[in-house]
Amino acid sequence: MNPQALSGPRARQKSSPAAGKHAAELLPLPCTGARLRRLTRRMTSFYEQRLRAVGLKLGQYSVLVHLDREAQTLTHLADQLEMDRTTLTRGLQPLIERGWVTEVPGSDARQRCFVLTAQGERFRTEAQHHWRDAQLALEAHLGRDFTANLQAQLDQALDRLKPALAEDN
Amino acid sequence: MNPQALSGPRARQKSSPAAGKHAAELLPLPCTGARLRRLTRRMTSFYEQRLRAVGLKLGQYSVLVHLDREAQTLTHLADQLEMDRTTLTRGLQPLIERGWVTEVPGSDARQRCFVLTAQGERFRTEAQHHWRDAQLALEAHLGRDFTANLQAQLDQALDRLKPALAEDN
DNA sequence: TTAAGTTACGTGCATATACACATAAATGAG
DNA sequence: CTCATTTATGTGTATATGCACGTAACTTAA
Repeated sequence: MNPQALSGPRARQKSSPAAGKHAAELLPLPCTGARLRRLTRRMTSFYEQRLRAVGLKLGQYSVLVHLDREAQTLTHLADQLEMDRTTLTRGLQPLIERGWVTEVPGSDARQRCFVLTAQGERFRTEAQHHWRDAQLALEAHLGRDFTANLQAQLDQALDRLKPALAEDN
Repeated sequence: MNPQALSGPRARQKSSPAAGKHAAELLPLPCTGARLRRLTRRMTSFYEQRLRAVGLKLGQYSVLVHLDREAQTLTHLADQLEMDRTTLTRGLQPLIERGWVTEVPGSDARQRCFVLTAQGERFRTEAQHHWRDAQLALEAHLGRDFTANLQAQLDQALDRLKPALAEDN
């Protein structure tokens, strides 16, 4: 029950009596970014527990949902998903290997265009059911209102943070 | 100005006139997890633009801040940071290589204990200044109240999501 | 048409993330 | 003391993330 019962370099208990007042402002986590990342780890884990039934990572599911039977450019897809182009390049690989996505020729020889295969379309539908279960479970767990609020906050933050990226480029 | 002016497999404009009503409920992003991940990407980028001056990734900074001159077990550190043990194992490597962290022997031959070196302590202080700039810039960008609210939301979500992990194990 | 500039992409690298296995050390029951 | 169990950690594998570079294809000005 006490996995931290060490003897040597002790398992740090922030036990020093007086410590905690002055240090408070320099202590670990008032970092918004770190907390966000921490929550992302947990939340991702939450979803992936449910998506494991269909062998999907949350990121793969997101990509799948942004695809359909109409060809889309790599860059365009990356823009939609607001993720790095090179991340997507690699992220598409497993989806292609499993036969859910195919590359089709584009008019411009430079671009790579992707579409959902018939099989991919069927699979996506199946995956969506699992995703939905996960989403509902999350809402049940956090509370419906809470989730809606969180969503709104995230969207607003996303919106306000958008200009910061284009600012210095 | 129009990077999506493609001719072949067109650049998807969600242009189909009638489409968008019925599909609304199955469309892309009402996924809380996906939005969270998206925001994390942007936010991380925001911080790392400022931390680049000291050559730190946000994750490395987080680890650094959780270390000090008292030895800590790998598992204990991972618990504090609420991250996977194996992720931390690898994440500590660069910090050790740069001389900011050292491994010290523990009473238990199984465990690996880590401490900040003198150099690491000085560096951490320097890094904290840059982190602080980033945090203040973020608050300025999002708004102070907004950031505080977001923090609170994240903390609450973190808290409510905690039991979900221990539930089925 | 040709040279310069722009665009769409790939690859190498370093880190982040976590699951499944495998192992050595410590502990506890007999 | 010995064996079964528990604990602390490492490694392999797969994916995620994004920066710096490098290249081929398209566009445009001359």
